[in-house]
Amino acid sequence: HVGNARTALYNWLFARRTGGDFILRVEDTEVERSQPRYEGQLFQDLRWLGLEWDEGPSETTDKSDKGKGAFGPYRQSERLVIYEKHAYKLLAEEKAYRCFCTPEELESERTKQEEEYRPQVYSGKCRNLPLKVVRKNADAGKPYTVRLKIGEQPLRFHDLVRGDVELPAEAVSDPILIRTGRKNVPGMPVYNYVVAIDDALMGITHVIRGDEPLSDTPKQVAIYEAFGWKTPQFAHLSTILGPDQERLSRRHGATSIAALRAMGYLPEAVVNDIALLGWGPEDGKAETFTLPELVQAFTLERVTPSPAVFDFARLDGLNRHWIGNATPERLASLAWEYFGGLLPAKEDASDAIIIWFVELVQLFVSTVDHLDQLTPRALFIFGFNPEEARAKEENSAVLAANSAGVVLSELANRARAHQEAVTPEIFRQWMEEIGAATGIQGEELYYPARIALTGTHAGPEFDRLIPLIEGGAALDIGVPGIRERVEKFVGV
RNA sequence: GGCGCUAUCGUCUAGGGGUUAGGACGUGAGAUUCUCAAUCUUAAAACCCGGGUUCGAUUCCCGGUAGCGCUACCA
Repeated sequence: HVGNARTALYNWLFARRTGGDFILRVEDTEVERSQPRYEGQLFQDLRWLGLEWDEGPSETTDKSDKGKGAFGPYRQSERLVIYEKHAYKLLAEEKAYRCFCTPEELESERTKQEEEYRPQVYSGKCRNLPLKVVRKNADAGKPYTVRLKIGEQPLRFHDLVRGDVELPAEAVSDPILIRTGRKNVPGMPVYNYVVAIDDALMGITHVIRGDEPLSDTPKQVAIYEAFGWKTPQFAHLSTILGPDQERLSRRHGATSIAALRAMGYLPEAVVNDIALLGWGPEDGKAETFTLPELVQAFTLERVTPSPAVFDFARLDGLNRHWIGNATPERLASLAWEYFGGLLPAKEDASDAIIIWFVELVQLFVSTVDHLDQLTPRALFIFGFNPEEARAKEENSAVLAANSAGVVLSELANRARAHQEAVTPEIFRQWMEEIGAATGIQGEELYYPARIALTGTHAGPEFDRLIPLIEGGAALDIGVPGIRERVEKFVGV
């Protein structure tokens, strides 16, 4: 969703600005939640936003392909051997130990701590188990986890967004590195552990991520220290919340990148919007940014630590701005999919239809926040039901006036007598004639005509609408022409 | 419960010991138009609370409150 997208964007911007590499690593150590299709969606979303990565996992089915970049493989599920090897190293150096406590034991330990209002921290029961006992347990095939020994010192690190963060050591359990394995099957390593290993091995200099792992970061730092590795720089981004101030989730509807795309938001608008969720430019005033402009302006120092509420209204505003900057051809091409059933498939469409549709999009695009709203706005071009139009409340009042009937019959007379396509000039002349002949002017004159032509009282100016209707009518795609519309409407 | 993070208009933010607290989105009004949209003009709208430091605090410090996170053999 947009929160993850923002994290990716900030990483990408930071890498581009500082001349670094943007690395895509797939963290799939939990089997149920990791499915190939999620991965494909992620790649697609990133590319749609324009965030190409410098290093990343293989996208082929070739098992020996380690992906793009020198530090592959980039899927954690393909790196298990590495994690295991490093765990053994820590074990051998006695910086980690085997913990034979069962989940039940740990659970009851925690319940007791809770009842006594004490911090829920692992007791360290297995921490200094005599070698003999360890060996005996291991020989007996007793399942175990591997835990890291946390020292007595407070754990601290510097965060580029939050400043210095410190956690007292007694508030931190010895973290589990490797989950319980089964006989001869090593357990799966835990996220907090693999992340530290990978970041170190892949030469990550800056870890820019959401703030959920903030409290876990000291544990990761402890892992670095256990290996004697230099810690990277950390930057923890604030959470993005939904309009109800709760963290973004499926509940908040269409906040996934794929959903925004499907609604017809432009990638540059989405990028612009999420860039501004938690970051502001130096002058505090500029609001519209392209990706290259963001690369120029972006610094981690200016990232806000406080959570931000995602607001569709602002995305809409930005989208309108970027729609205004997009070429009509591109907009038409993007909008095509929303006119399924009304237009032929894009591949089958003649040049004339394509050109006409570009006109249509240009005529209506200023009225929409996102491209999928184009369809309801422009639907009447493809015809409408006169009875329904007459019945509509806002129309019936207009049509009830005597003047409306006069205007309509005058208009129908002229339309019937006119065989060629109606041009804006001709139409304007008609309206002037009717006005002069009947003395009806302004709204009373134009409203009925507009309703007869479009079925509604609101819409684009006639000078542009008339050519679009007549142009469509000439195309044999089921668009009724001016005369047909008037006759049908008056005939009811 | 413990620990951590956060707190400026409705929303995103700028700012910072003395400011008319700035901008954008949204909202209201007006101009324009047959109408809608766009456009232009314009208005309303904010420093969470309490204490301390200080001549002065929205800004610094402490506490409270609220929101969020971590406290998992989730990521």
